[in-house]
Amino acid sequence: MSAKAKLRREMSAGSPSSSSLGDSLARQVGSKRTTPGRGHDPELTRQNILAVATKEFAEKGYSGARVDEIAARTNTSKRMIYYYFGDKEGLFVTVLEEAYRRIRQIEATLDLAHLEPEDAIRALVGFTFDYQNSNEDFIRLVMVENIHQGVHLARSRAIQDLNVSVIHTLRDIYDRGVSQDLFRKGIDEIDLHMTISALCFFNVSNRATFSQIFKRDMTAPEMLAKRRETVIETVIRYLKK
Amino acid sequence: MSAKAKLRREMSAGSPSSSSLGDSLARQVGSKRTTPGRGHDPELTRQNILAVATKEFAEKGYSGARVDEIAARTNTSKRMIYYYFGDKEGLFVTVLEEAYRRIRQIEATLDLAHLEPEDAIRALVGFTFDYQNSNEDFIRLVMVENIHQGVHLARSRAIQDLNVSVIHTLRDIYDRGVSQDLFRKGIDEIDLHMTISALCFFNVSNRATFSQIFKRDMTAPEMLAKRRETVIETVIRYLKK
DNA sequence: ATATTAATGTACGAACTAGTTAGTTTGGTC
DNA sequence: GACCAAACTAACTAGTTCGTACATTAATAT
Repeated sequence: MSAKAKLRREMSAGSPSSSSLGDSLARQVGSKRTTPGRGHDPELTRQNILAVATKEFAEKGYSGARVDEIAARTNTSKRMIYYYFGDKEGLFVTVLEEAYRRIRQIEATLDLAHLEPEDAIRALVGFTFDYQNSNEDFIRLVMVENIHQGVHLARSRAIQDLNVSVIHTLRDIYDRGVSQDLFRKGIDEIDLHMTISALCFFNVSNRATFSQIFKRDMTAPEMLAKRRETVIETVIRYLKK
Repeated sequence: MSAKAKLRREMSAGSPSSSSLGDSLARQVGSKRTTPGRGHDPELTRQNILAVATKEFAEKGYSGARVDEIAARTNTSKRMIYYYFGDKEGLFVTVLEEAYRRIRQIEATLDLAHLEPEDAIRALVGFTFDYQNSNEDFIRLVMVENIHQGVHLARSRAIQDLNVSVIHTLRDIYDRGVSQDLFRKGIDEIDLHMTISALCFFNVSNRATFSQIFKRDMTAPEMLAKRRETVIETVIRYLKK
């Protein structure tokens, strides 16, 4: 029996809410089966490949990632990677797309409109910090894409649309802050977004070199909490009158 | 005649101050010949390899860089890379070491002690911003090293020592600021350094994705000048009472 | 039942890639 | 001018890596 068949069996047999739900995405994706009872399950196969590929690309970069290695960790074969994604680049683009989609999707549910401007900023920055810190894969994929001059992102219309919404949210909060005479005038929202991104991103992206040079474990909870406060405080102080 | 021999000839013949000084480092390094008149010039060869390798690693990442490609762009042969640097990793470690050495060396000449605390911070942040923006290679090498979890940096005692001095400079300025009642108490200097680094680094490291998503040319002079001001202002506002 | 299409597995190959082998050139020394 | 060590080269090797040709199985429509 193939590994794929084994996975199928595990999913159809046993309790409906799988006990292995806590397992890594790479081993079993959370998506519901599109067509229960089918021997062939394209969506499951696709998701399984994507989950494994995300790990591999985030860990080793685009050039360092090996298609054979991804295939080996999959419940299916290398042939399926080429069947669904065309080539290594197509696979990477999809991985990147999905990663962006995930963060923007959660971000969209934040509902900051009902908060006071300062609290809204605190919430947004706090969320960004937390999300990026607990989703190192996303950060690393973005780093990898930047090393490659954004050539893959350029090929994906989808990603570009996704990201503009953040700016609208930010603009809304900022405008309210200005009209309440809390925030300074003349601040550009993209500039502000950049400041927030920079402060949150660096913490994860430069973990390795920074912690080695300054002997600090940047993943330690106390460290993280302190840094989180600093980042929020920095942004607030930049905005306030 | 070999390419190497050609280069030698170009350097020994002609005017003493070479007219090709403006050429890329990759084609001719600035170092003086250690042993004038020799057909073999080890230091020149070494520097030539390093200059080419710096470009290649910065451009394509560690795994994406090709030893053969580096060799081809060199005035010497692939064998010499292995002769002087052992292997690909040894070459990368040396490239990284040299890149860190360059920035810290210039940084050390800044002489901020005679400036008022606020001006000193402005000068330091301004310098960091300018240096990082005009030395994209350095930023990219650090990104590459972070993608690889800092394994190469770990092997280099030299780099780690180099970086501690920044913290002392920062501590000195900060302490003066606090005793003059200009800066808030209780700010950790490594935390402060991280904020400065984050704000300056991101501008270069995430250029590709950021500018593509938000349609901004982050290398445009006006853009750069504006961002520079924002970064300095952000740091100052974080420090001030 | 049967034809048709979608999904999948196996095995392989052409091109590439880090590193090496075996030898040559160069300038200085005795 | 014979000899030596450092600097250097061309060609090669062993292993890797992306991608594909070909065969097969499962699902769906008729």
